[in-house]
Amino acid sequence: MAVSTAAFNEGRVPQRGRPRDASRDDALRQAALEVMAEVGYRALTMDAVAARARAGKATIYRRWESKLDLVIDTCTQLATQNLAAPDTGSLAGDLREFLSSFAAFLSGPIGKAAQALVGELPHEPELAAAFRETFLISQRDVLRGILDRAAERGELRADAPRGMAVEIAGAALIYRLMLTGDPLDEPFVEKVVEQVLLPLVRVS
Amino acid sequence: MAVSTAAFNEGRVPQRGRPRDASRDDALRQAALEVMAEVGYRALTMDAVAARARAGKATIYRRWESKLDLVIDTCTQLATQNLAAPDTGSLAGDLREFLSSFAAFLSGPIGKAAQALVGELPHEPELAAAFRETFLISQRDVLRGILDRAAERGELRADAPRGMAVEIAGAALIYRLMLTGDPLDEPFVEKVVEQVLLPLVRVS
Amino acid sequence: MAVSTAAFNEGRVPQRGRPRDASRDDALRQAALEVMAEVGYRALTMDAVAARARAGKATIYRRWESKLDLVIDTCTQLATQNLAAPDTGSLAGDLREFLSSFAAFLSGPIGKAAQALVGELPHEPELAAAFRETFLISQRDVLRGILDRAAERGELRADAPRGMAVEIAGAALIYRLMLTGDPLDEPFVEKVVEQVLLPLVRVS
Amino acid sequence: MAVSTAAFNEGRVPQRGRPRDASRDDALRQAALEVMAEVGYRALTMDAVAARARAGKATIYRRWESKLDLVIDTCTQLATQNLAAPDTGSLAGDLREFLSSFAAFLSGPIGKAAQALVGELPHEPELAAAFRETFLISQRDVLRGILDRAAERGELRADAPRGMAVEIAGAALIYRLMLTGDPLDEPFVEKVVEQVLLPLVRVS
DNA sequence: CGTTAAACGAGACGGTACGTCGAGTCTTTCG
DNA sequence: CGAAAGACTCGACGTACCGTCTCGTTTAACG
Repeated sequence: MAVSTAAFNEGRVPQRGRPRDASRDDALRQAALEVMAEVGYRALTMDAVAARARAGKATIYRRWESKLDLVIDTCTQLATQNLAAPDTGSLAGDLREFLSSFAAFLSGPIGKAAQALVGELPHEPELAAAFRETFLISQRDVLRGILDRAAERGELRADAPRGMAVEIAGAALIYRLMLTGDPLDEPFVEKVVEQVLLPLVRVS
Repeated sequence: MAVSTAAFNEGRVPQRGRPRDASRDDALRQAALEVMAEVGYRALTMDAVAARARAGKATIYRRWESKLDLVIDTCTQLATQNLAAPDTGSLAGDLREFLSSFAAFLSGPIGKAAQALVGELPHEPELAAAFRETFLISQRDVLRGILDRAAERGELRADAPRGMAVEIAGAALIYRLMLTGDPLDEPFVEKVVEQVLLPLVRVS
Repeated sequence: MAVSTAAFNEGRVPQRGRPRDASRDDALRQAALEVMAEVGYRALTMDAVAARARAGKATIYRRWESKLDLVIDTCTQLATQNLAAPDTGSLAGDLREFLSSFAAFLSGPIGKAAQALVGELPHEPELAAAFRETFLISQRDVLRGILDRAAERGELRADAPRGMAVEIAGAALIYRLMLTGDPLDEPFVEKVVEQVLLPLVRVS
Repeated sequence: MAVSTAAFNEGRVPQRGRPRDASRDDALRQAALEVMAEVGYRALTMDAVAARARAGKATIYRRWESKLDLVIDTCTQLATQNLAAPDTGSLAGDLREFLSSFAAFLSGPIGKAAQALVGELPHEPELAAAFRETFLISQRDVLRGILDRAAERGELRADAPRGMAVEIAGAALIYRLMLTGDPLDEPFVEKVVEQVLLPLVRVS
């Protein structure tokens, strides 16, 4: 399986020949992201990505196995840098801060790219796994942590359906992003937190 | 713009020449649905659809402008027959019944097809409009009706966020279907109704 | 086998329903000839012929089996009216007159049409037979008659190779028409008669 | 304009990218010749040629602009290797030898291919030029050379119509080949030489 | 510091599907 | 029933993109 340069170089101490140019990875990912943002996943062609990065197609295929692989990696790369766990000291504050930053993140090109991938999930198990790991699990874990810390502080009811709350939080954002197309703005996040999430789990 | 036979014939009173064979529409839609269920949207080819329906490709392109157009119409055709408004006499009953049938509907081939289309929405405004009309608005209206009737019966709090409840109901199902891949089964529907929707809007 | 109207009506005494409109034959042949002269045989389409004659394609196929059949018939129709045997009283005069009129005939649209058909002869036995009957045999017979009458008048050598003379006469014209593209004008005909044909067969 | 590899590579000293595989030219020409011999020009499809040569269609279109272009080039390639000027020391011998070998050449697949092209000449000036250069001029020049050498040896009459003799020689063969379909055998060549060409130009 | 081997840009390669068009057939309405 | 209209199946067209391959060139690490 092809892998991008960072993983490729790992543990390859005595390399002979010209080493891979790590800067091509970024150029290609950048090109892929731009093309995807412009024309979508389906209309993205490897030739277009190669041309935009002034690279040969072989240079792409040396690093990624397929269009899908390239796109996944491109998104993942960006996604994993954007999910910091907030700590404002209160459940409401943590939720607002995290969902706001997640909403902003999804509203950018990554969100569009993610949407473009959704249609491929049922027929691409590897993609599905990577996608869920990147876009779902990590976000879910942060939310779960927020709730757990709130529970320690005594902010949650004993029988609060934490799993459901996490799922609903993600669903609300994704649904807007991908299905209705309505904006993921501050008022919406506020309403989700106030009207749905807090009543769902909070004491009294 | 190409249109399928029903719309094409409308208002064409004294048609000259051989009329379009309306039965070809169904055969082609059926073939498209089968192929899509087997190989997914991306791998669906017009040649495959034509061959399965024993039709010429021109016959397809006479009715639909593109693969996307064909798939949209195929899904819409089936979708619009499946969203009956229940009336059990209670909010909980209505929600359970409707969400159960909607979940069953989405778990079939239509759900897969719908998912395949999501990735195309941002770059296909016409598709987006048709998709939302078919999959979102009609479902939203039924849910809205359920809540309104519950309100008349006095089952809802005065300040119940009905719009948000409707959105969350749809989001919960779609999120599972398309993103997490978890099953849309009865227990899940039950939990959504009991833990999320009813607390959100019901009195006391 | 489809046949054009004249042959079709023959022996159809008590015909039922609307009789075939014989004028459509001519209109279609005329259209075919025009289209062929404009774009050649290969680029001639049945739709174009039908459109030019303001006829339906079925009307064509009711009379001719195929594009080839239509074109053959069109040419034959015109060809059979143009090969009158001359009688000037002398071999030289007869040859000049006949070859001149044949050259003029070939220089018109029929010549172009005939050329268009040549490429089809090896793979279309029926066409080949019809073509030879129309364009070769009838012309050959007239030439043969001219030589025979000259022989009766004592203008030919006893051992004159009449068959070869006939073949050379046709070949000379056809070769120019179809291969070299040089003009089939009076000086050329004159040279063929004076320099080739007369020396070949004439006494002294 | 697309051109086959030899012409393409000429003057492309510092070629970028993978060079064209010249052996594909031959494979494709061979395939084209075979298909043409089997089914004729009209029924020859690019798909069939590509399949037989195990090539992609793009590989064909990269080298030749069209079916016609491919066929012309295929024939030209073969034609230019087959017209050696004989030198038996006598006019009769030279004529017999050359016309025999030319007749044999035309009786093979090239003759069929040439015939297939004749119908296209009026509407394809480039083809016409190439065709005449290959099939007419070169053959005409050889014949002209034979006559000129015979003249130097004093075998020709002073006023012998050499141009006409050359034309008649070509016409006699082509006419049989393409129009009458009669065989181009030795007896025929012999008769053309003895009965027509020699009397036309030889002394006494 | 020259050799060497892999990475690089470029683009040809065998394939597959595209959307269009023409051939010949079939099915309507109208006369 | 004939004729015009045009939808039908079938199959070839020429193009575009896929993922692979071969070129000539570049670039480090090795010797």
